[in-house]
Amino acid sequence: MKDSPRPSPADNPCHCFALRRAARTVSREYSEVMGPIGLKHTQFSLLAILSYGEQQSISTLAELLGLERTSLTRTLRPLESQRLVERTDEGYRRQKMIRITAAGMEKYEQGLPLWQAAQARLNARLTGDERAQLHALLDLAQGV
Amino acid sequence: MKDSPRPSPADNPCHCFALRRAARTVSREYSEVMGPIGLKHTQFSLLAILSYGEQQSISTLAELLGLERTSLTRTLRPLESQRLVERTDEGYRRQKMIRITAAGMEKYEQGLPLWQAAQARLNARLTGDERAQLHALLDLAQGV
DNA sequence: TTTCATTAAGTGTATATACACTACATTAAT
DNA sequence: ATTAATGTAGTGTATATACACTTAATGAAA
Repeated sequence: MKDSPRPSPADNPCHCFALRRAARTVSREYSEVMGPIGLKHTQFSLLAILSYGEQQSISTLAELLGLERTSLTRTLRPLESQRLVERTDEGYRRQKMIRITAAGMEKYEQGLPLWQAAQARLNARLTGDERAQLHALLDLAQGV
Repeated sequence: MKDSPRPSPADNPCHCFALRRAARTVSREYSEVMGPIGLKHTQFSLLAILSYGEQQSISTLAELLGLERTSLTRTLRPLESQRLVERTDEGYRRQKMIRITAAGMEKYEQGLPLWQAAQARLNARLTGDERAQLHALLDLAQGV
């Protein structure tokens, strides 16, 4: 139970480092819980967004995820080879639309209780107010 | 300026996703500012920790960074080939100690003003109180 | 209609990160 | 002494992520 490291003067800790560190640590916890279903948390997030039913263009999805578009292209690959999502050419101009498949939907529903377990573990460490504050501050930090 | 996406019920947004998203978005901003010096933010953080002067074992460093030990092994590689850090075998048992080199120290000092510029950009979006809250909440989320 | 600007998306290459497994040195137990 | 347990660290393999650059389709301007 030691202090968080501060690779910067203690009165001006690096926001980038703190965010990355927290993301890493928390991600490992979610991974651990969600391991059994064979979905990475990133992949699960993607299915979650798509589970609302609307197909999305790559660019739109990337913006929703706060991800570089070119990164998303690659993140989609494992999901496509498992046939959890599929793409169509129905969009505007060169747009490729991504939609979840029936198998993807099923996988998502299998993952949901595991996600809830991981989420519950974090919820146990933060009050409702703290959780709301955290999310609000994360948005602020991103300039949203 | 749209709402942050919520790949989960709106009243229980995924902490893992929110943290990863924020880390990605903010990291890109730091990268952009720190690009000129040819150091990734991760590498800069490592130099920053080591700049305090004490050599650290791989395991200790990994814990300080909230990073898997095996990941750190690889993160160190580019820094070693650039001779910004070096390792010795002086430790206990099989421990390998990592220390910053003179070149690494110089690089770190070159990077400092760039880091400050990136940090200032974020500081402009958050009051002092909000910054302190953010860091405290990130620690809580990690169970620190 | 030819050219140009705009909008989408993909590739090449590199770092970041994790997990399961392996290798090895040291110490403790027998 | 030999063996077993423990503490370190590295490898194999896979996904995550970014940036610079390239490709292609569409629509507008000349």
